[in-house]
Amino acid sequence: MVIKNEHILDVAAQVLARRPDATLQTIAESAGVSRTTIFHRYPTRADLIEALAVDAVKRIGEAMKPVPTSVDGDAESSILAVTEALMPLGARTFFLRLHVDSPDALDAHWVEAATPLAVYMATLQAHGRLRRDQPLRWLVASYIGLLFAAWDELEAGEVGPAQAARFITQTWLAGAGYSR
Amino acid sequence: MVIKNEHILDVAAQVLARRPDATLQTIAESAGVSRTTIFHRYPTRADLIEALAVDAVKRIGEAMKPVPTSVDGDAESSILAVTEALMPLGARTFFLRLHVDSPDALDAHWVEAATPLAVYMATLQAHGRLRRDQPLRWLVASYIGLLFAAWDELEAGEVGPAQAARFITQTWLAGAGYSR
DNA sequence: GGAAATGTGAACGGGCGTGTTAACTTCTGA
DNA sequence: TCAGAAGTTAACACGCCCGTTCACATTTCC
Repeated sequence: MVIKNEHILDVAAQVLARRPDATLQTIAESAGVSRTTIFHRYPTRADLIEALAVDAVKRIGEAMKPVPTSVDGDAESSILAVTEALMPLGARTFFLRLHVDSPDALDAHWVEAATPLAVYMATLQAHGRLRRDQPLRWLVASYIGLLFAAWDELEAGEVGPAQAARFITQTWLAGAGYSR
Repeated sequence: MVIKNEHILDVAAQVLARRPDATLQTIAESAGVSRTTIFHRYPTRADLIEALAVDAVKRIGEAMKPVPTSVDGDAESSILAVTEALMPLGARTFFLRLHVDSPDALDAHWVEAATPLAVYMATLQAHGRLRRDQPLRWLVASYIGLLFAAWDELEAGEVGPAQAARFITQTWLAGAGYSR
């Protein structure tokens, strides 16, 4: 049976998000694959990690598609759409947070991936539709913080993805002083 | 020179928060201490981790002191006071998040430590001063999420502790629909 | 059906962190 | 001042994970 890289990365992200020091053996078993097979695809542990990081950034980037470029329209539904797209990416991003070597590199990844959202928020703020007594940086950071919180709840099975996305959107918009 | 356990735990938390797989050697060096000394205090790595976990929970518990027990008075200043007390505990708590073995155990720790705050929030909500279309659990989770976000910013040197605490308080209160 | 690609299982060497011990030095306090 | 506590340096064994290889099975595709 042919094994997809996608599947390996999927499982690896899952496992590594929970246990950053998980063994390659463990990852292989979780993926129902031989350790040697992983070795064939990713000769070194670092290679696997890097592939995961790249993949995570790519997926986050894709999830950013619903972000509007103009301030016209309903911010509420836009933010909700992005958030829903981000919900399935919990494990990938937890992993990103934990495994990218230097904090700088991590920041670089996130910044790159989250730029569209940050730009949109900046525009909203510039139009006076988000509070101005907090820096843009915090508006973005708080959104990400809420994301992580929701992912925790999701993993704990306390909420479903749709509900989690709603909570994030509601809390963040109100917290950021959104006005239409 | 006599070396305080406190100092070792402090540095260990700092180092382990950044790099969960940091070597005992590294921790010892960072603390300006011999690896053997650490061994004398904490015979096993797990012992050190546990000590750190216990310590973190204790500190968080102490930081909860400003939490009111009644709904009278100004929630804004109460929450702000708690948040300010929590700000110096970033490393200890990041560590807690990353190192406690089972997620259940981690939850147990947090739940134990954060109970006073959760109880207070429940009271506010019961009095209709926080939004009721979100479960208490999310109100607590979102606060913690904002904490982590602020800690990140703090570590990045983007804000000072006082300002960070203000941001959290503002964002969370508004997000949770606080009304006086 | 058979060749080529893909996956598996077993095995091994090497590196590295941990746990542990012992002998030596420095600090502390009576 | 002196005894004992506290800390250090050095060393060793053990275990474990990783990188690597290779022979064998299985799937894929012509």
